[in-house]
Parts: sequence; structure tokens; C-alpha cells
Amino acid sequence: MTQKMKMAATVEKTLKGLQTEVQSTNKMAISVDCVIFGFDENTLKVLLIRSDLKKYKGKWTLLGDLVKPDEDLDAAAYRVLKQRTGMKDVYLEQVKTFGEVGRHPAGRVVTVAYCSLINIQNHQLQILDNEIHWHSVDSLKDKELGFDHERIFDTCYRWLQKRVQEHPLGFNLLPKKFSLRELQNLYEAILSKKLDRRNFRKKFFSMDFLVDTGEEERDVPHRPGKLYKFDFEKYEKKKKVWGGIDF
Amino acid sequence: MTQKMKMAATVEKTLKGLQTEVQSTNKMAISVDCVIFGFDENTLKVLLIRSDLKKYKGKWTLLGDLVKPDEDLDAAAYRVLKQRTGMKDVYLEQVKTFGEVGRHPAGRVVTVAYCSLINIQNHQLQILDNEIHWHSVDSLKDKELGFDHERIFDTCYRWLQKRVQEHPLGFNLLPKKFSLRELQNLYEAILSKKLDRRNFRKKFFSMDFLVDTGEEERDVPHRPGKLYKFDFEKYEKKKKVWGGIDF
DNA sequence: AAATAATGTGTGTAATTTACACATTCTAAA
DNA sequence: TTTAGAATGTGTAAATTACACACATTATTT
Repeated sequence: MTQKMKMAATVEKTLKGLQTEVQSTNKMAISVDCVIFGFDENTLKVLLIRSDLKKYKGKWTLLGDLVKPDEDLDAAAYRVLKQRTGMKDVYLEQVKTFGEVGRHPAGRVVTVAYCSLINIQNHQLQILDNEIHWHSVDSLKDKELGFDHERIFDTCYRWLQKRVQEHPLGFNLLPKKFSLRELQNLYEAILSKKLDRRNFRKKFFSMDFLVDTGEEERDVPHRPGKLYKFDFEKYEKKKKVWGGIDF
Repeated sequence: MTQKMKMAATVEKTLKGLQTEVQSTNKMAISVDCVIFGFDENTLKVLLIRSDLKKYKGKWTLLGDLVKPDEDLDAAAYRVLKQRTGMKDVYLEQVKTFGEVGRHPAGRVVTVAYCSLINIQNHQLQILDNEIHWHSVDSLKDKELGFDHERIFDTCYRWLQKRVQEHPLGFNLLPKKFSLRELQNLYEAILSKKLDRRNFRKKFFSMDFLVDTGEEERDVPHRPGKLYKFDFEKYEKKKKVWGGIDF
């Protein structure tokens, strides 16, 4: 028996153990999986890691981890984000829970899917693990993800598409200062369709969350656009006044 | 590095995505809790059971149960419904998962909240357990629910209020044949506000899911209204054409 | 200096939502 | 039998919102 085989055997034993243990006790493993969106080069991207798990070796998967016994679900999701990207204070929201019996090869694992939006240009962003890469959302059509992560991703992506039309979440994906063209590019990328420049502008100004910084774009080969920042405080206040917009 | 350590490292890597140390303490109980809505006497109601758990003895709680090791989440929710109401083929949808560490006195229990709509007049409905009762949603304001079920209920109720404005789910709460007045009463109860009779009528007819049964109300002390039924098939077809309306 | 390619600001039209009025049909009381 | 009452059924006009589209402005590039 080679070294490698022994290791493989140990791995399988561990996985089996997990399975029997879960089944015998009526308890099960719970994980969080984060769909982490970013926006770069006018492209919507998602952060994925190459799986090491035998069955899905080499396949791309979402970033996730088991929830610890003394850890809240949200906290687990934030922990994954912090560990994997170095960022905290990021936008994060629970989307849906996936718990089909056969969804994980290691046994019963119920996973809570979270959606996260981060700014790729943020200097705090640190992707240390070289098995972790950004993938354009478009390119995922041609990739096969591990586990049921394709379905989870689809769910979260559709969730995002709907969500950004009800709440101005997109700002979480942009740098502090941005031009209206950048904002529109973002929305076009998320919604995967062209928008009318003038109506888009009108709509966002009418929301009244954009603050003119007085600055302008630089080093662009055309008339520079004004740079704006998003008034997060104003938005939070309005959200409270609106009351239960979300459920 | 010892042999054992190497193996451990491999296991760890293999379970990447899961937590580093695979131990039984990493597993927890998972339950489903169903917010079962009904509509009777022009009032929106919810089905609750008196808790027998020591800490919440006598308090009203949602209907729920632990998820079995070989049972899908949705299946568990359907099982609860069948066991508690005798009904199957009911409307059911996952809403949100609650997993705070201290939410259950018996230890770590993560619960997946489901929202269900049933027709109280349905002859299949059988509430056998005499600890289970219908409560008007309004009256819940003055009741203290067990566990964190107040929060779960609030979430599901707000979810419902938003949901019925995007999808005609209300029909699941009504008998097969109903008048437009009954339908409006239902929506007014759910949304907790008065609606204009004529605009309401216009809106629903324009949706084109109402089928005239040719029958009329009977034994009403005024001009009888026409009775309609909901075209579930047509709705399902349209939903497919719409594509990903929900996330 | 002219051509080019963005930004910035409207304006008019269609579609949807909202507000509101009147005739019809049945019950129940006089 | 007649009449008052109450709810059903059908429209129509105003107001708001979404959509389509045009033109002047400001910078860069040739």
C-alpha cells in the first residue's frame, strides 16, 4: 500500500465516520456557502475555490465551511469571508438553505447559502490561497461546479438580479468614488442587459443617494464624468422609514 | 512531520470546505418550523400548538419537528403538515433559516422556517391534537410565543405580505369557488389595509387567472356575486414563461 | 481647427396606477 | 307591492411612473 493510498483510505474512513455518526444521532453537519460577487473590468465575477474532495477533485466550488457548535450562522458566513478575503464589514445576506439528503458525498450536510458583495479594488482584499480565483459569471455557463454549487450559484445570482432592482446594493461592489457610467456598467453586468443611459441616470438621481464629490474621472480618453459616492447613512435611514420592505 | 500528522493534514485538506477537525460536536439538530396560514371569517389565521417543553410550557409555538437523517428539508416540512393537518398537496415554501446559538433551550438547533397556505374549509383538514389551535394573526400581537417563534412568524408574515403582491398565492387560502369580495377580503386581511374595490377587480381580471364558474353566491343578504375559480394550470405555465421571477 | 466620443440635460409619449361615479340586482322592511 | 338598503358590476378621467428619443457640452485626438 502506497503512502498515497493510505492517506486516501484515511480520508474515506473519515468521511464514512462522518456519515454514520450523523445518521445515528439525528444530528447533522451544517455548513455555510458564500457566493461572493465582485465587479472588475466591467465584468461581474464570483470567487471560487478548487475542491480537494475526492469526488469533486479539481472542480470549482463556492467558499464555505462547517458552522461551529457555538457559532451563529451569520457569524460563520462572516468568518468564511474574513478568512478567505481578509475583508470584514462586507455586505452579506442569507439567501436559501439547501438540505437534500444526497447533496454532499461525505454524508448529510445541510448548507445555508449566503450572498456577498465586495469591492475587488479594496486594498483590504487579500486572496492568499492560490486555489482561489475570480471567475466571470458569464464563464460559469461552461464550467461544471462541484457538489450542488451550480444550483446554489444560480439561486443566488437570480436572487441578486432581483434584489438590486429593489435595493441599491450594487454600491457594495464599487469603489468609494465612481462615475455614473461605472454604475451603469455594473447594473448592465448584473442584469445582463443594456440600459438606457439617460433613464438610468434619472432613476438613480431620483433615489437621492448619490453625493457629488466634486471630483472627476481622470485619464479617460474622453470628457471626464463626475465622481459620486453613495450615501449609505441616508439609505439606511430611508430603509427604516420604509419599514418591512424585505421580509 | 510524522506519518499521522501527514494523514491528518490530508484529511483536513480533503474536507476543505468543511471544517478542519471533523468531530461529532460539529453536528447539530435541524428542525423545520411551519407558519401555516389559514383564512376564515374574513380573518387571517395561523396554526399554533401549545408547547410542552419545560421552559416554554404553555406558550404557543409554531408547528415543527426535527429533520430526519434521511429526509429532505422540504419533505420534513410536508411531513409536519400532513401529520398536523392531514393535508397534502398544500402550498409550501422555504422562507429563511434561523440558527442562532442560543435560540433553543435544549441545545443547538438550527431551524428552517417554511410558510404554508391552506384552505381551512377543506374537508381533508383534520386537526386532531387538541393542543393545536387557530389564532388570528392580529391577536398574536398580544401573545408571547415560545422560543424565537415570534421573530420567525414576523419574518414569514412579512414575507407573505410581499409575496402575494408578486404572485397570486392567495388562492391557496380560499375554497375552490369564491367571489371577488372574498378574494378582496383575503387580500385586505393579509396586507392589513383597505383596497379599492374597482381597482382590485380590474387588477385581478387583467391577470387573467380567474375563471367564471357560471355560479353565484347563495344565501347572502344582498345581490349575489359571481363565483370564480383560479386557473392554477395557466398560472404555472405563465410562471415558466416569465422565467426566474423568484430568485 | 475639426472630428470624435463621451458626458450632461431635457421633452414627449405610452403604460400603469389611482381616484372616483353611476347603473344594476338582489334582500328585507314598510 | 313598493321602497329603501346594500352590495355587485362597469367605466372614465387624472396622476404618476416608465420608456423612447434628441441635442447641446466638454474633453481628447488627429
